Amino acid sequence: MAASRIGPNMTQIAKAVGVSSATVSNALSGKGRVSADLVEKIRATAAELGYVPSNAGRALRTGRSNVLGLVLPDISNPLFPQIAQAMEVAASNAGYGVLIADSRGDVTTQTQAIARLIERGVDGLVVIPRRGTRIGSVSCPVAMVDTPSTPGNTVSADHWEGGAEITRHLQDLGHRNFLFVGHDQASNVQNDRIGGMKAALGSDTRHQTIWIETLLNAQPDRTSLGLMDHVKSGVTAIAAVSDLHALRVLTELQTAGIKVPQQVSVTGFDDLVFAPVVTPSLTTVHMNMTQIAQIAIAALITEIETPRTIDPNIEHKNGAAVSHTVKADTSKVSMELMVRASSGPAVSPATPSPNGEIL
Amino acid sequence: MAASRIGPNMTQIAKAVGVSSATVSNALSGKGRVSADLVEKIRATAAELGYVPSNAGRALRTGRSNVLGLVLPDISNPLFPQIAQAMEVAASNAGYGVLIADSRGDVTTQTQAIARLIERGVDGLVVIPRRGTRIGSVSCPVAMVDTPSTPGNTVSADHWEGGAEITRHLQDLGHRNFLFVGHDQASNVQNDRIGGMKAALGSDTRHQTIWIETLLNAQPDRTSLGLMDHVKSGVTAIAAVSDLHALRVLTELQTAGIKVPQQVSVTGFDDLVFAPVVTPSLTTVHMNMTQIAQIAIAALITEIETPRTIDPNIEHKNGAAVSHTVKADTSKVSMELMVRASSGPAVSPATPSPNGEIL
DNA sequence: CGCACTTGGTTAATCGTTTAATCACGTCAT
DNA sequence: ATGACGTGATTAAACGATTAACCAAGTGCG
Repeated sequence: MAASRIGPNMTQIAKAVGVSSATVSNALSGKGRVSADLVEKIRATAAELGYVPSNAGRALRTGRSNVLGLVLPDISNPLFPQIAQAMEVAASNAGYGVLIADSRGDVTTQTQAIARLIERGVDGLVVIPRRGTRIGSVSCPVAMVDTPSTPGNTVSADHWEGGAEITRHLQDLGHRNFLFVGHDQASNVQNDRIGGMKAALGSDTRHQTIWIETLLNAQPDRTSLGLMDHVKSGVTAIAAVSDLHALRVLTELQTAGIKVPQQVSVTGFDDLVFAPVVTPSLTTVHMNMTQIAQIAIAALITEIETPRTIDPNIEHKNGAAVSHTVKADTSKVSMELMVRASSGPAVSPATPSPNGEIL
Repeated sequence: MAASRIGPNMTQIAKAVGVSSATVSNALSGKGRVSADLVEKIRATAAELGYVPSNAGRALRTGRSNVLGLVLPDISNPLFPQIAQAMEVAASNAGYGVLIADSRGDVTTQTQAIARLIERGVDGLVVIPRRGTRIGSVSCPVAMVDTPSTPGNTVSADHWEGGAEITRHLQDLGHRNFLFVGHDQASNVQNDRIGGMKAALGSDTRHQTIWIETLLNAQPDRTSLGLMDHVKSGVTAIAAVSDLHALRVLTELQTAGIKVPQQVSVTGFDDLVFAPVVTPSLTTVHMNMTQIAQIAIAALITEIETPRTIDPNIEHKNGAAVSHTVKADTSKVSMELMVRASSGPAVSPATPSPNGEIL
């Protein structure tokens, strides 16, 4: 608390104004009964002296740290910047700080990281789960941000509907033969996205799905996804569950001489930073992280700041409360389709266009 | 401090063992004089009762929060996940937590974010500066992680040498006509990288440099970087200051029908998550963030934990100490060249190869 | 006029940890 | 034997903010 060692405390303000420190506290917090002009005078001298409240003192007395923990299991997630920023903004607007914890995807490290956050006295946890994440018994409220189909999910983008929008868009362009590209078959998010894609398909369409991880497990040293085979068999639209995989698809097709979108349309998900600047710019689905963060943080803080006498929802084990995830009014935030240059009208698979005819 | 409300405190341990709370404190911290067997007994009962120390109580008494602030001005930085993870690991190994602050690239928001961190009582700050970042007067030590040529830099990768490695690699492959692609001419990091690239060039080479931001300012709605003109004029190697821009270059060339690396080699910087999975996989330069983070955090913590009576390096202004950046023993961490598929032997520019001849 | 009530403020205890000051008690040297 | 000293533990005072309990004085009303 370097700042506090230097700056003045309430007692000094009290002395300067000529009142008790309790009155200063009441005036600044607006809680007790203090006359208006005295409040004014206290505020003024506090500002003049450059008073900054000591978080430690307040935390000790109130039992709350005004800090939330952000748990990111999969650090390599390219969405992390967006998530972290949105959470930090939402939290700091509500007067909370954000302590980060991540653990190279490892589950035990993960548990330790959460324990560290708890020991640091966070008032709540925002958890972005990935495969295998299990939140054990923690003694503070938890907001889970994943996908609506995840049990205990607090809020998230509507991945299912986002997937549906993608295939509707592609069908409107005339596409009838789809290839869906996923990475990890165990991921709830990816399953929701592909589920939505499939659900919006008309009856006159064909589709296949490939999972990159499965392919890699079978042949660990492969670099190609074997997309050409699918293109030759008539696929005209390839929809990936992430921009990262869409990029992989795009570059593989381009290297093989396939024109995008003239011969094959490619779409992604997440609107990552590179999506608008690659050639052709990537049609994708954007998630409103700001809104998701606001909802998650709001739900969490409501739970934190609601005075609890005895909460029947919390089971006690060894005297400590076990994990309880909070729920929000809105749990689905709609995603926004970003139509760019990588998706275009379907060509008839029967009459493949000569190379570069259109461009 | 949800955890502390539930769990036992030192007084309860003291009561259980039959000693004073001061003895418990001494036993657990190993500081005072306590007999060995008593230490053992206290440790045991503390563990048995599930004691976890209250950070608030400790912070209040010691004046230190054991929390560091991580300041990321440019949140869209795709390197952020790596940075955040490395910092968190290094900090938590040293017993510190990491509080994040970012500010949509805005300088005033940035200042507020730093102020919030200070008010939360962080013991130190790690700052990753970007254009325009100025650290005003802060009352705690600051570690600056940018590039060696930045004044006040604490530690960073050796961007200059990384750039040199790139051009040496390309020259070894026979390239003699280079195009360097930067984004922001005001960036120290980018200037160092391009500076290193140029410095390693032999006298028999030609090179030009383009800046994306400058191009965009001139024609805000342009999508192409006009690379074809350069290729036609004989450029065989295009080196970008970031994988993001290398990706832009790569896809633009591919769309135009240029084969990479058969006709033109492309290199990036940073080894971002997509670098290994695009086709062709991207030759780039990897920075050892883990090591950088360790050095930065170590320097910061040394400064924090060194007892200071009067520090002559700190000037005082209005009673508050002004910013003082710490310095580390090692300030340059070497970068590692990652040779992948996007760079290959140069073809003679005089005899352009027919499309697709090689592949 | 006196009682209840409101307003505006103070006192003092409290959160949990650390640490300087102190103390009790053997031991050792003189 | 006694003063000096080392050892092992205790006491009590902080750190800074919050808040329940209390009090003084003014106001309204029967």
